[in-house]
Amino acid sequence: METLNAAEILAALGHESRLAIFRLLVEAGPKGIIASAIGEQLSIPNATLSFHLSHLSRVGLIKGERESRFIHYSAEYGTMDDLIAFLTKNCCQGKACLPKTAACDTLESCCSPNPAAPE
Amino acid sequence: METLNAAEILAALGHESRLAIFRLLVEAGPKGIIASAIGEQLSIPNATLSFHLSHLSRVGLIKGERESRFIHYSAEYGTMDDLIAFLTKNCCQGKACLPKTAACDTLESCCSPNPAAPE
DNA sequence: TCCATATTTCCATTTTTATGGAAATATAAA
DNA sequence: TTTATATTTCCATAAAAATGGAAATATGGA
Repeated sequence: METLNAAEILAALGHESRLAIFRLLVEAGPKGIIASAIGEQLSIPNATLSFHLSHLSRVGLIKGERESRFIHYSAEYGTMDDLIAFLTKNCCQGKACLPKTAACDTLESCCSPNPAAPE
Repeated sequence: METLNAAEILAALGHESRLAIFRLLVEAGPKGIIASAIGEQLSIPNATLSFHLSHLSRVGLIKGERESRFIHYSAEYGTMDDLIAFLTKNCCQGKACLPKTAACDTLESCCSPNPAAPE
């Protein structure tokens, strides 16, 4: 993942509504959920929702698949994985930065009361 | 880290110049580097640089410490760590998403030729 | 004190992004 | 067909973010 692309993905996630949408889709799992359900859950009007969905699609964080009248949106885990890998590799310079995530083999253990300070 | 705050941090990194600044500071290590050096390296005019530095400072990704006439900026690794932990926990829902980062005990092994596909 | 350098603030301007009603398109069912 | 629902595009407007010259501030040295 090149830096410019990374910035685009970060910017896409750097908006409250879009981050909420993405999290909702992650929660929904691989099947995804239909657009209107997202709009209902998050109280976002049609046009605005469409704008954000296409933004997230454009950078590869989600994808939509039509099924009859509905479009099922789902998270593209691979892109998020790439992003996390990019941040881990390029923004921590190989040391010190990862006390919490390093212990993250089981995700439940992650981010829990673990006030171990870095460096 | 709450969601709103996460969005702010992501947005701060979601700009080519600021991402470049942050990476430069990570590379520079804990001592950091002075503002003017950043501006030179990245060819960013004073006023614009100051704008981005204060943006990054505001969200806690970097900090600046005055030393005589100079201000040394350095990366706040803890914030990046929190962000990675947030993404890992909240944006991968406990499975599947982390083939690359999971293997990331030594950072060098991370992001390398490892085309193992997720899900 | 006076000068030189580092950095920030001020401010006007430009550019980009976000918002949402209304109309258009897609699909399916009656 | 006609009608109903899902979603998008169109478009005008509003809001937010970025840019950078010039002036102001901070600090230290001559």
